[in-house]
Amino acid sequence: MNLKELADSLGLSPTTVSRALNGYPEVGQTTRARVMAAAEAADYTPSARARHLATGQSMAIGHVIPLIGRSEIVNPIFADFLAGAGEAYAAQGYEILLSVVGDGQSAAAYRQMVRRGSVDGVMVQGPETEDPRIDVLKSLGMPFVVHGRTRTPEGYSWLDIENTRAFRKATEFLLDLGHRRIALINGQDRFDFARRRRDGYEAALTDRGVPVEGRLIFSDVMTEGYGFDTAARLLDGPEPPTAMLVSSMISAVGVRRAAEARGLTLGRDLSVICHDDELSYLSNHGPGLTFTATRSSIRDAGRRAAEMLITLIRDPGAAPLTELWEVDLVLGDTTAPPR
Amino acid sequence: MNLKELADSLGLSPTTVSRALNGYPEVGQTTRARVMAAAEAADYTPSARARHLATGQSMAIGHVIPLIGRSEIVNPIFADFLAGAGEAYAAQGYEILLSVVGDGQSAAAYRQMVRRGSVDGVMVQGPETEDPRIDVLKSLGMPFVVHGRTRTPEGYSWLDIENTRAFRKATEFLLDLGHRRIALINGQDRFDFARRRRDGYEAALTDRGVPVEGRLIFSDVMTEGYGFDTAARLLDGPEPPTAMLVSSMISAVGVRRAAEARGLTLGRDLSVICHDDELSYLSNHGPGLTFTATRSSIRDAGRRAAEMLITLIRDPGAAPLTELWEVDLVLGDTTAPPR
DNA sequence: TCGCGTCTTCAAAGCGCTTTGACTACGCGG
DNA sequence: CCGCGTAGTCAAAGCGCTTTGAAGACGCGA
Repeated sequence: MNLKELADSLGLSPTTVSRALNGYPEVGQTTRARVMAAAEAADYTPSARARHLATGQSMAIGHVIPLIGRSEIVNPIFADFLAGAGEAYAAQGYEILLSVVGDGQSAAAYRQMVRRGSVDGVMVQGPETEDPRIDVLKSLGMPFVVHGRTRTPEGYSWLDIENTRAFRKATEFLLDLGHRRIALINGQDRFDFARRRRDGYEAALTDRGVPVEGRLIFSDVMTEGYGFDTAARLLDGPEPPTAMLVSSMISAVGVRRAAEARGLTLGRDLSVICHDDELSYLSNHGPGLTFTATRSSIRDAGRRAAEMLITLIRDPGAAPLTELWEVDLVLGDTTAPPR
Repeated sequence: MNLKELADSLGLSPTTVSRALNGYPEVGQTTRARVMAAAEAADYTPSARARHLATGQSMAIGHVIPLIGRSEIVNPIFADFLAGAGEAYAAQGYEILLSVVGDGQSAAAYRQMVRRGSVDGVMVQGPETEDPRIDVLKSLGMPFVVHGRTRTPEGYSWLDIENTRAFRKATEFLLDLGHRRIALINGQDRFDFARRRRDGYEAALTDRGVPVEGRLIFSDVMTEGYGFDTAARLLDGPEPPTAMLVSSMISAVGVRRAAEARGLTLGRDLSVICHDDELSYLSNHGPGLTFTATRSSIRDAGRRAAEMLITLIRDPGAAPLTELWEVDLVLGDTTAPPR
């Protein structure tokens, strides 16, 4: 059943039926009611394909998930970010067009989506310090929002958290407890958030006159295994740190595994602070042992970034929107003065 | 730049240009080369919207991610499944159209995608024992593949793993080690995979004459916290189990946390076997303490299910495709005879 | 020279909507 | 009775591709 057939069956023109269904005011009350009823009865649904061509809109937002590194790891925070964004999109009738591509191919993936006209806007995740995707998208003139920032965050819209301040605060907290050998188990250097977190960590140490030791700083893809391996190496080596600052709760789980395998208890023999994205299946609330953590919901970020993007799509001439969120430092059971 | 303009600039008809670009044989060598060069030079990309309308295809596959329960949890295995499927889709020029919806609304979401013609096929994840989505999709006549099965897996295509046999084998292994009080920390009952795993667990116990104890069987959303809470309760209660069978590695991490908080070491004071989906950020390989696990890659499943779906799309009259994968029981460090 | 098959190319008709511009009917004030 | 504003409806023209059916150009054998 298409629009023309529905119109014929009603003895009306496609124009009138289209307008009736889309809520245009120039249709009479009675006619509108008749049309609605007939559409309902015939179980009519307009073809999205035809509508897209006619309106010039796609009612879809492009997301690209890059597979990180040689082992093609999926960043687990993408799922929760997508869930948050998906909610906001759904509320406005937008769908998500998802592309999964190898590391380094995402600029091309965005470009293709945009050139083909498959999307009305685009979401960028995991920006690097200098990110080619941003220039590509600017030049394509497509609305986009970046979750995170680059080194020079001007001329585009973004939503980010206070990474530097959060990690500075966390480091200061450990220093206040008396720790002097604090390791940083960070994400990959190329990502802007990792750089900012490291900046915060180093600034706190330097301010207190504690030397920044290269041997205590690590950066890699934030898997559980990375946390385990790194902590294991540190704890088995000379002058092990008394505290660790971990950029992801998943890696912090690995840190805990390494510590406990050595008979060490977190919050007594070793202090750990991690960043908690509030991933839905990895809760750090409630009873039981919880990590002391810098906390910011990735899902809320997804929801808000999506709202910002829709605003931009609706008002293409608008100036860039930016939001910088404060991050809480939440006390858990994994921090204490050094023994 | 659209097709007509490109054709005009070449002094050719849109027909010829379209055919040249799409590789039809009735275009001359020279003409094709000219067209290709001009398209390249003009940076021409055909409009996906127009192409979809003209061809009647959408070159997209529908995925729906349901938010589970009141707390709207995102099943973490979806990300890895999507990554695998995305690879296979990309290889054939398909995109993913993703919808995130509340629990129980996914049938409607699929229905809408299909009726609108936004997708050429649909992937179903997390089937329940009786799943309404399957009847809806059958009646809509849209190709679909289910990751998992229902109680009566006839008349549709699916890819599943040997859940029953895997959990039977795992239970038998624990029985062989001498365990008699084995807890099952399972996923939500309504999901078919959970039912089949429980069947395997109960069959193994019954075969050996070990009574099935309701107090040792749990089912809920498989978060880390669920593993922690359940294990904590069991270990603090009377006659604690000496072994636990956990349906997800994420919950198993919670089990470990509860055990170690009580000074118990896995593989010595408590045996644990979990199901390992080989989530990319939660590796259970390599050096360090690994879980004894029933293992099957969710990413491979995604890739294969996607291939099956594309086959069905290409050959709509085909009989349903089904695949049932064997599951390995991999020895780790978390199992030993009871103390 | 004619007829026919082969190789290229093209005009035109969709695909199923939305939207512009025009047209009809009606009521009302002048 | 006429003109005009307004409400309601419609025909037709897109949107930018693909695809059908036809036709022109060419070479070859008869």
